[in-house]
Amino acid sequence: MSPARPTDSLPPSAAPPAAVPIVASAADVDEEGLRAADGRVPGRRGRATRQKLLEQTAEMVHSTPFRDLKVVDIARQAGTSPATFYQYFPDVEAAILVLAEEMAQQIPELGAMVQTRSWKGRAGYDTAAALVDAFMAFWETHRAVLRVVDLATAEGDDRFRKIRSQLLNPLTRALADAIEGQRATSKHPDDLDPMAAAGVLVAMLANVAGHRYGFEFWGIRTVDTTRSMARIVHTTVTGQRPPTDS
Amino acid sequence: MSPARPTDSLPPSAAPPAAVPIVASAADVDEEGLRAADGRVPGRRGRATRQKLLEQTAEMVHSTPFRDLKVVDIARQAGTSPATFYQYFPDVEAAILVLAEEMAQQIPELGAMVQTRSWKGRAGYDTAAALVDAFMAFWETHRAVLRVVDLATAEGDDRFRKIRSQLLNPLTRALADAIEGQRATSKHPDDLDPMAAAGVLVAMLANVAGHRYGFEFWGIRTVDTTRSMARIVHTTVTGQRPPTDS
DNA sequence: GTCATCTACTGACGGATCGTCAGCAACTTG
DNA sequence: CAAGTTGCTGACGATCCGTCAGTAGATGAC
Repeated sequence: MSPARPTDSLPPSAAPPAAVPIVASAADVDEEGLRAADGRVPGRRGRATRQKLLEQTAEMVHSTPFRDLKVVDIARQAGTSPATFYQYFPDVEAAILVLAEEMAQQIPELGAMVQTRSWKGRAGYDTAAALVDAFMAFWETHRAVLRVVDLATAEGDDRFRKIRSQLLNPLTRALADAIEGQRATSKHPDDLDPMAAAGVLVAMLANVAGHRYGFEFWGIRTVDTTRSMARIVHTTVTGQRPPTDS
Repeated sequence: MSPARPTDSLPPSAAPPAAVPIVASAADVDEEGLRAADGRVPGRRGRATRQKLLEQTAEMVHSTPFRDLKVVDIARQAGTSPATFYQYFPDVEAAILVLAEEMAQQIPELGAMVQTRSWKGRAGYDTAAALVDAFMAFWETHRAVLRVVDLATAEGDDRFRKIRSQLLNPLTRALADAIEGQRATSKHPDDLDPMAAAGVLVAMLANVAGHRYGFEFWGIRTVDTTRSMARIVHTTVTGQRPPTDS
């Protein structure tokens, strides 16, 4: 490990290469843009290289087990060198983190679906089913990155734990709101905690989506799985039994 | 993912409630005992050393992030050398795998609970609640090893994927049987697939148990979480709303 | 065009970890 | 105690990581 560095604000870049103060600011993203490892602001060419590296990472994360992702491979495949990679990202995780952040921005749509759509009667079940489908589709689209998120979170990487929260929380809160909103019209037990119920639902969705292929391996059809989840979501949110014919 | 598998469609569990025999035929376990890396059969002293190594692994897996578990540390801490470790285990995972297998033998109790207890009326809810509690307790007791199992499975390690199945399958099948058994007395929809529903329930239990700490971090009480899950389990198995007062 | 001064890139290296193997130590047996 | 078997480990080659000094490329002034 490197010794602790004095966190110093970057002086104008006019210093000779003799004593280069390496300032690794909290994130590598500045107010207005990003910084390379040496603190300089990348220009056109630099950003193009960074982007190329990102795309290559995105591609290789699909085809390679996470633990086998080597910086060397990504860099070489992108037509550059490992040292260049480290110019823009402290490690492979950091690159994937950027991909995860881009992905996270698409999540609120799911929450909106929960808030916008009706939860009454038959339409309520349709909402539940649509949510489950959308969730599964989302997970499928981003499965490579999401697997790394799960993995890194389980390994205790706080950067990914944070992203995971950003991902799942909007949906959890939306569901909790929906449940709370049903307190009036439906008869939920008094001791029901909406956030707990919502969290459980999201945990279910996330784990099933993540192990989708495990289910299929056991001969369980995805249709049946999603239908089961839709019913559970519907019942948990509304407190009503789902319509029987569907 | 994996190439298309011959999906031998699981016959709708008309199978008898036969107990699942746990055949723990791992690679390094012979018909009569174990073999060291060089093929020799360990004697008294050798097995003692192996055991010591195992215990040390079990201890360190609790205190150290999985990825930071070094063979050197385990070996030195156990008062021996890295080379000796490799005499008995091909890698750290292999040692943990043994721990996981020991753990897996305790699981059928949960399945038995599902099969033995009543699912009718109030007692049915109690069964669900007891199952959830037992599951959470099990996960808590073995959380260190289970986290590695989840982790290694996510990383694509087949040895652990297998163990994970051995762990979750008995319970899933037991739940599926219970659901199937309710077809007569209760009014489940015709298109309900018991295995799918059971799989969803187990996925929910596993993920919530695994992220228990995360729930608490968000201020969600474990009591509320378990109650939510108990209700979901009860409703999914019986098709009935749970008793309101509880 | 050439020089000055940036930015961008990389070969090469020190450090760390992994898993192996030849050989020494300890124990058992006759 | 000599021979044979089992158990242990120091030392080593191989591999991967992240850094840094220094080269190459771009840009702009004159």
